[in-house]
Amino acid sequence: MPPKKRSSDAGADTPPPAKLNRTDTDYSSMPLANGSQTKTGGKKWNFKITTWNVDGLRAWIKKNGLDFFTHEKPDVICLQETKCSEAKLPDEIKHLKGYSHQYWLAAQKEGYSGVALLSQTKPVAVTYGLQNKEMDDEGRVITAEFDSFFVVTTYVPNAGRKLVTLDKRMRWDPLLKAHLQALDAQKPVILCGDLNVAHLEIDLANPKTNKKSAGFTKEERDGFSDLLKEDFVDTFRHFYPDKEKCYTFWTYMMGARAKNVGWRLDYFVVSKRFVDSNICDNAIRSEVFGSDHCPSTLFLVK
Amino acid sequence: MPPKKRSSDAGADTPPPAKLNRTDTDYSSMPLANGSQTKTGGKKWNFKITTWNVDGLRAWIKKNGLDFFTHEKPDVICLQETKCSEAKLPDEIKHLKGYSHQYWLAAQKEGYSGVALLSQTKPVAVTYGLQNKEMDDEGRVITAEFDSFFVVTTYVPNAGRKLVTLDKRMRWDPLLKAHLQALDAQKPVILCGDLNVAHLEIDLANPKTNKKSAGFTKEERDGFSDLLKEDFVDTFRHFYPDKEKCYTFWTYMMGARAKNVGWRLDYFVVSKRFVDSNICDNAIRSEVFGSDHCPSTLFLVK
DNA sequence: CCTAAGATG
DNA sequence: CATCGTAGG
Repeated sequence: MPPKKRSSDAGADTPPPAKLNRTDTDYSSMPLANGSQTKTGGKKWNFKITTWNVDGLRAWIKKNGLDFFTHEKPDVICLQETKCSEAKLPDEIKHLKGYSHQYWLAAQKEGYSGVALLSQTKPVAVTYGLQNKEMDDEGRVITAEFDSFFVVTTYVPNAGRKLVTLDKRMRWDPLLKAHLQALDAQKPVILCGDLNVAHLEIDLANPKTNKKSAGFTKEERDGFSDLLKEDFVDTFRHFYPDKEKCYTFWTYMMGARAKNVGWRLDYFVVSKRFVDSNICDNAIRSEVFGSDHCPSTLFLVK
Repeated sequence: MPPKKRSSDAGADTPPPAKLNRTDTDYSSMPLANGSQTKTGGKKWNFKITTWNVDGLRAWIKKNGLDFFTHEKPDVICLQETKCSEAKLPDEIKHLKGYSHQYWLAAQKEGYSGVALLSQTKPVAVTYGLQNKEMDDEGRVITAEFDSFFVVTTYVPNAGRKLVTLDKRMRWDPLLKAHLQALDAQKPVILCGDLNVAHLEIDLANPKTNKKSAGFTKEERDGFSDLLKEDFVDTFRHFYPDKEKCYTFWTYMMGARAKNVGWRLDYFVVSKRFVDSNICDNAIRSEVFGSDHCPSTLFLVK
């Protein structure tokens, strides 16, 4: 065995390591219920949908992520990366006041992926997945039908470090598009969730250095462009076409969030015909902590 | 895919889960430097050795485990289950004031086992392991030679859940005994560490229900009896032959420590001829938190 | 119940 | 730099 030996001289204590992950959302000074971009012929919003990639529902609850909803009070909550099978859901969310209609979809693999949709009112119908063998083991899509629209929430497959799963992602994009188009033939569609792509250079802090990074490859960006090309609109960019430095994700590494070195990965994508008539605004809640993503809320006339 | 659906009625929040693992050692009201059992012909102790299974050195440091040593001030510190390769040692311990002579032995397997010996004075010589191929990959033995005795610190292999590694443990016991006897032929020996056995019924809270549990099988107990049969003495039991409810380990589960449902697994075992002449006392520091084991200190005349 | 590493992001 | 499941205890 090697003589793993060391000697060192006496010295002083070192300070404790800094806690870098903020969990101290200040709701007291935050104006949450605006929806000021009302452009729906004078009609005011009467329905809100929030999407949030929680990066582990149990940890996010411990960081008081649920408090956001008592301030925002959305009609529908969509969550991604819950990483929690239904049996392990904390009581706090199972009994979340006002959201008695809850729909959960977990991956087969424990602690991986997973999405949820919580609603104040009961949807007309709820379905799960894309009817695709490969993708539907991974808990990535819930579709809820309401009277005048569908809400689809999704956690799109990450292309992975060194793009090891970019091929899978390229198989995913047309499957999701086909699903949305089939729904759109019936009623307007509101897609929301972590689409795992920053669409244009304006949608991430460092476009130049990330052209080969998961979330900003040409393939992924083109996939998103393809979705928007025909019948769908990225609502945030619709309302704020030139607004810079608006992100929904910041890696936990290197203090990225404090420096706003982020990516816009979380979207509402809505049927074009529904946008002008019924969508009022889309607010990115970048001041809200609890995950490496922040929530985003859509304001609409139902 | 299965329709993993659930609905629940609205309800109230639940309180946060209780923190069960105490880390709040109160040194201000603790008499640490006693050694009152002096039975060495009137000579007072002038040397202290502390042994402590830290159950993960990095977590234990974060729980202020090192503070104990600024109160106890032992001449030699022996640690077990460091679970830390030398490259990852925190600066706080590398630069621990007064302990400039440090000897570390890690397992090949990251985060597993590992022992250390820290000394205020430089030992005459230090060796590692038992010169046994099977055991010496696991970072379980350091031997330090001082002028008038050897200090051997060890983390004895656990027999495992359902005794899956009892066979390995049965191969271990004679190897350690042979090592100690070889040293004892040269100088008195002080063995300390987590011997992973409760010797007699008095040495654990629930002897009746643990006869088939790792740490209290007949095989393990006999192995320890065999060591004590000839040349070695369990110092704590030597000084306190009938003292009950004295333990050094409590499982983190089921609030065992608060109820003192423990085991005496950590020992000083000393050459018989040295005990009467030079060993003054052995104090179990059961009030000290930071691990699922507590420290134990030997008082002696060097 | 707790630690640490490994996979994943 | 976080999340989680796992092995190990």
